[in-house]
Amino acid sequence: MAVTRAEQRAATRRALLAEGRRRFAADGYHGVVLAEVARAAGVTKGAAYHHFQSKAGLFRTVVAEVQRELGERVAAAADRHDDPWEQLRAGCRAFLAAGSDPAVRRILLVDAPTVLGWDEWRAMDEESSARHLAEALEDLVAAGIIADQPVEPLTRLLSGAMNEAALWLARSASTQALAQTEQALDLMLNGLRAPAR
Amino acid sequence: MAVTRAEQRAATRRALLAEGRRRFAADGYHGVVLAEVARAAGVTKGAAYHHFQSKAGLFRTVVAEVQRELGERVAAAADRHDDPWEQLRAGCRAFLAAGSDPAVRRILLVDAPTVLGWDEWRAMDEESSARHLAEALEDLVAAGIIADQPVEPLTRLLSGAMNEAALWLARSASTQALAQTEQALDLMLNGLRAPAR
DNA sequence: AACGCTAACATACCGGGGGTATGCGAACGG
DNA sequence: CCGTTCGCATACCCCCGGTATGTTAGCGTT
Repeated sequence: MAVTRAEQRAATRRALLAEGRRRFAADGYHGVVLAEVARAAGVTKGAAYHHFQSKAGLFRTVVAEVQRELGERVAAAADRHDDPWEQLRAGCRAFLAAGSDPAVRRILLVDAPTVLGWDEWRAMDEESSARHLAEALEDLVAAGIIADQPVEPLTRLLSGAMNEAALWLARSASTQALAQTEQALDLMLNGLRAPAR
Repeated sequence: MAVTRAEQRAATRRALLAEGRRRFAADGYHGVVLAEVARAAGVTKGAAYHHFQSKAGLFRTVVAEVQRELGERVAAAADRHDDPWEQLRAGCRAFLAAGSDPAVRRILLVDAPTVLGWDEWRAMDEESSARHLAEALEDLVAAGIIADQPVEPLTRLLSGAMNEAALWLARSASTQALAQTEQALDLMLNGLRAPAR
């Protein structure tokens, strides 16, 4: 049966990405050897360098993939609400819950900033989850629900808070930790509410 | 003139630490080659492996050093105030200001979690800046100034928020960014205040 | 339908750098 | 004063990322 080149290409690319994602999540970027990823994907190093230009290139693509999925999950959770305030809360909670995914933890939160460099990581983050957060905050400012202020510092503060909290929750044995964190986050968010007029 | 062994040992150790710190801050962990650090310190790789068991070992010691200094700076800033609430604010502001130090940024905030592993990084963080934060929060809970609640989730949220904000501030060209971040942080902190009784 | 061309890999090789095993001289203790 | 040990230097290994080159099979062209 004739396998077209395009099909073959897509197949190996998918296999490399899937295997890379698994290993990056499990062993961390520097714990992964590229040749083994290729071998597990049924090809050799040459194929990996043909599709992605370097080990970091493969990692970058995996990061983009995971980030896109995370952004969609967060957006979907927010969209289940109509009230903009509840949208913000739902998005934040979805992000915290996403921390239970090892791929998100290890790849996005731990390795990505140092492997890709903080600047590139931030630029990519901006296009997915952080953008949703910034938009939600701007909606709330426009609606007069939170005080008029630049949203960028707020975005960074909240983004960092949730990144760290997600990592912590992943290690926490306590069953109440998630609920407690959500409560604490609610308190902090409430501080942003504009004083009643 | 007789140079005792203890003196010699201490001198090389200091030289390696100083040079390592410079390079780790400038080039990042993986951009640093251990042999060059040793050469710049006037010794060879052998000396480095004699004092620290590995490249990561040297890095770990540098991390501990930088973290201790940071903890002291934060504590000193807090101690200039009597009111516990102002102590918390001062500590947070000192931490944000510390982000202007490249050593803190690159070594502590970017590389340390992935090089040492998130668990070990967190354990070390716990012993310096995070501990001060947790203690300040517990004081505020005990004084009834913020609502009674577990302080650990709060600590992680705030710690993460300030880590990320410090990194962002370092890249921000805006002169107002620091002031805006401090304002936003104040809002979030105010959300924690216990409702007036 | 034969043929050159190129895409999609495989194979072979290089070099840098972390780690280690061993050597050696100079302080130290008895 | 002499053996011992400490504080390194030297020489070496080898893993792994990267590259240069070879090879086969699909594809458009006449």
